[in-house]
Amino acid sequence: MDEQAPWVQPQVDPLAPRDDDLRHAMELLFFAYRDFTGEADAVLADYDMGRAHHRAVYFIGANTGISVSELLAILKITKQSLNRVLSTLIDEGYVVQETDDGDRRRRLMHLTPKGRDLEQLLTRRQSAHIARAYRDAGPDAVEGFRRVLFGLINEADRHRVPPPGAAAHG
Amino acid sequence: MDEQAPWVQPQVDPLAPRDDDLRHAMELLFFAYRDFTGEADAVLADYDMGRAHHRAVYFIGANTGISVSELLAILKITKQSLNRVLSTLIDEGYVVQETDDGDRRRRLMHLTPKGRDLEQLLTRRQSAHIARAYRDAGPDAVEGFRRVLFGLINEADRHRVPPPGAAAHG
DNA sequence: GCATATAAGTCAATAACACTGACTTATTTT
DNA sequence: AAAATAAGTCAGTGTTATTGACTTATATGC
Repeated sequence: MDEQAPWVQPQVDPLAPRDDDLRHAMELLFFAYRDFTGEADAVLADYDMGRAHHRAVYFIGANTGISVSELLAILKITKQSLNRVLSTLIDEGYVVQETDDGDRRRRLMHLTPKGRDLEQLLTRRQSAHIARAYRDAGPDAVEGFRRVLFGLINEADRHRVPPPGAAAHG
Repeated sequence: MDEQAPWVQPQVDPLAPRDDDLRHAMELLFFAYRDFTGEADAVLADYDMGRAHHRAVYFIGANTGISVSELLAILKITKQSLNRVLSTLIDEGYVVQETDDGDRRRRLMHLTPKGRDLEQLLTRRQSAHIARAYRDAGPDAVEGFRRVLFGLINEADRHRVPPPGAAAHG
């Protein structure tokens, strides 16, 4: 990371990000995501669960009444991959499914109180992790962080998060 | 994501990030990282490789002469997990190891021209992805993005990336 | 020189998480 | 009635990761 590779050519367009700026971004993303996700791992291990369980519990909690296919669209995994995780969560009483009145093919899911407790337990460490980074960086940096991350999300999925500027931060 | 859960209590400290701001951050990280890493997957499949190969090739390319244990410290995986990936990369001529003159226990690694080509092929899509987000967000947002992500990295590993403010962006 | 520590590599067994493809059932839509 | 959709299931597979034990080579401290 300390080396400046001698073959890196300067970009023609002076407004375009430089090659090493982009590499810097990739490394930041890698290390930050690695350490962010690592926060919940110890708790998950106590429950004999993995990150897939956490993601499912999180997004069911954040989208009460979500259907199976909507959850699949968020996680971008296959039905089979989700099913193993979801079966466990339902069997152990973290998640319940109820048939949709309007369309009886659909199974709408929500967390039980037990599931809510687990979700909060898992999220607490990650919240503290992010809150510290937010405080250290300051509100203007937070807005920039949001803008760039929003731009990294595929356009088809940007509707799933609030657009930059919409979130209150004061 | 559209719901405001009625039980969310306002924070006592008005400077502390709000609970839903922190959830927003987690979702941004999840979606952005998911789509960022997804960029290289199609290329990797053509080479019968996975993300672990990409990570190894990337960090060997970015740290020419890195030792095995240094690479393990960056990736935070076990020696066994790395070994399978590394063996493939060495067997197929993407990476070479050379004994360190100063300490003959150490095996210093670097990419071959073939490895450099692969690394650039994999990185190209991700670079374009990030460059677009950087351009859309603007230079001030980029600086904020860097500051927050830097703060998300465990303190023990922050020396692996340039600190905020050190990177040129103009 | 000898004991200890370190760097790397290897073996065996296991698990989490993901995949493909095919198929069934129930329900809704056309 | 036919087609489409939502959910669930089955069998088989692959990548990435784990733990624990072990070997080999080399370096370092005393």
